Amino acid sequence: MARRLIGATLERVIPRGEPDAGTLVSGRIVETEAYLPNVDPACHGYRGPTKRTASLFGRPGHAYVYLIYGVHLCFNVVTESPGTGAAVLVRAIEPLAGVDAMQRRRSPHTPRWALASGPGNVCRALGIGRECDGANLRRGDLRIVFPEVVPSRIAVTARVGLSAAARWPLRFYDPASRSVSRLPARERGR
DNA sequence: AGCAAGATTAGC
DNA sequence: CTAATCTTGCTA
Repeated sequence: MARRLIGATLERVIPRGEPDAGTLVSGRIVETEAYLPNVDPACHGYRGPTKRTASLFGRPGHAYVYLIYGVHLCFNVVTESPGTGAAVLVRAIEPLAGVDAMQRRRSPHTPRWALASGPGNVCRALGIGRECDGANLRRGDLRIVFPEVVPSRIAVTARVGLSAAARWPLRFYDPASRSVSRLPARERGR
């Protein structure tokens, strides 16, 4: 699933009451990480459900949004059947629609390609908040649309920032996209 | 009850 | 390199 999400579009229609209400903000997913069921010590579901991970153990195709480091939000797509607890983290998207609205949620000086580079930035740029936790991603304000054409090449590396299962090759990205976070210097700027 | 670490990021 | 500061799990 993490692999299949590369090239898909993540889109949100900003709801009433928020800045830029009614605006479509969207981007092409260029970086994901898989968190596996049952066997993955880095997965939030590894030690069973908690209050925070309720939606992770809910229905596949729904959102799991949580706060990390007490500061940033991370957006995930639940991948397994209810009660299992596994997901894909969306780490970066390349802005498509609503660039001005994204710009306003970041800073006016953030370069376009960097608006949603990094998992915390994805949530900030699209205005994804904790109220999105558990949202159905097939219908509603927040959606994922799969592409007709899949990317020709997808790079696979270890996941970012882990101590447990640190070397498992579960991070996927489009090496042609500048919006990927933490690209090795070797691959940057092509 | 107290504490350390964590799927991060912007700013010294 | 550090602060910011929420949630969880481990130790006492």
